Amino acid sequence: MSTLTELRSTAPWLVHVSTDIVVFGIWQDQLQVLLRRHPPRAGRDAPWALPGGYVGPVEHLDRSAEHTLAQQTGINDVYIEQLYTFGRPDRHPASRVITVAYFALIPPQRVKDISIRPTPEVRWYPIECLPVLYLDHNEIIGLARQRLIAKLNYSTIAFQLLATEFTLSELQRVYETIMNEKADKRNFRKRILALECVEDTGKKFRHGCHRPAALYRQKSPGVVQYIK
Amino acid sequence: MSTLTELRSTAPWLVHVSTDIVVFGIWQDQLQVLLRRHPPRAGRDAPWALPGGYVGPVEHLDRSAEHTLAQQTGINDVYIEQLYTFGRPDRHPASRVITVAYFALIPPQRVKDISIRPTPEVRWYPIECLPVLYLDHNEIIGLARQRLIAKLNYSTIAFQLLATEFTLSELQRVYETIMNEKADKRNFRKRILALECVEDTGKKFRHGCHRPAALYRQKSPGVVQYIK
DNA sequence: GCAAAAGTGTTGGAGATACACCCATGA
DNA sequence: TCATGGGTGTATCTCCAACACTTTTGC
Repeated sequence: MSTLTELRSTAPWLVHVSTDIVVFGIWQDQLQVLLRRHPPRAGRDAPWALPGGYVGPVEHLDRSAEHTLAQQTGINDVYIEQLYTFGRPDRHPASRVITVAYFALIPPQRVKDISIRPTPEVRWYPIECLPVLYLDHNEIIGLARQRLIAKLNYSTIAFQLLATEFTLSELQRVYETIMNEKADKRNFRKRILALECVEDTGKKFRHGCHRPAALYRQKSPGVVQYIK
Repeated sequence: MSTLTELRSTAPWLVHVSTDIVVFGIWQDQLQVLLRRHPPRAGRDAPWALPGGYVGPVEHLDRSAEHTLAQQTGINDVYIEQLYTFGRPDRHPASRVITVAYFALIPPQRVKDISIRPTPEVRWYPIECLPVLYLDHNEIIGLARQRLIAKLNYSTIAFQLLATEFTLSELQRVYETIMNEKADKRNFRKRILALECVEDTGKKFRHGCHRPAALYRQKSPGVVQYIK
């Protein structure tokens, strides 16, 4: 048995644990990821990174992710779920840092708030044009994207990327943007309505010089259910 | 901003990180979980727990899980994947311990090896009759079981619970045992053969006073592929 | 010959796909 | 009146579920 094994089994080593959050939003028909400078206030030489920070001593992991997100980006009270834990021993140059990655989904209004007033510290990047990020954050985003695509097909997670009231065309654009392929309008609407998880609000959404669209809402707002 | 927040964001707190492994095997047509006494050699008063231990200072999380499993149970070189990270601040009474849970699947011969020679330290329990376990280990097993059931339906993970050569009836029993429902023999075989991931070895398996069964093998042994 | 598991096809229904035109509005 | 996106139905196909009898072997 190796010395390393002995160490591992007998000594409870202490390590740093962080959470990093992949925040997705849709803006201008592109899937966007929210990035921040790391470290903050280091200016243009600092690499872009995922929002994230160390887990506090008596803080639940989920709370840490939510709290860090709120603190660094002002975003709170959104859909967030644990993604995967990354623990390559050499992933951080200075010390052993294991990170529990999360992903979050943001409705358009809040995407817009940041998008129209980007700061030098925090901004959206289209997922297709990400810069080289801090540590393994590109890898984390890749996995989050895979998970998001998978969940579109077996859950009602897409509603988390829309306002509480939305048109079916907006919903379809969410699917098309993430899956990166066009869907048939009639079949798409049939499929969504067959889920019986949305209802017509009776309201109309006027948007341009064409027929206004019916506004729908989730029957159980905020609930992500598994389908099929 | 709370004091807690200040602490979290400014001080990289050190915590203990462990891995715990939910080992599944099928034995006597029951889904079984491998448990060990915690702490070892503490006798009958010690609670049963998942195999698991602290992550070493320069050890990859995945390696830690594999290594711990080998050390505590003698099992190595099996299918293992990361499940979820549990981080309630009060989950461990003595100190802050975050655990990265894994699950592993074991072929029947190796289940048998342990099953016919259980020790006071390590043994299988049918998932339907688990004792109350150490910390949140019952919860971890519950999640692992959910994941296993889900993956049966969109991947070829079931083969990991069989020897390299197996009969289609054995495969069907794996599905039935885990899903806890009977399947139609003809439909099951059609479905598996349609995947085109198994091939007839030409060999027969004689087992009782009845017609011998054809032995199949995976076309890509050991590979778990996603289907549908 | 009998008990026990292996092996094998067909049919009907549900759900998915393909496909094209009219509607309501603002300019 | 025209440009723009909203809204609708049908025919076909594919996949899944239901279902029962013959085969091969050991005893």
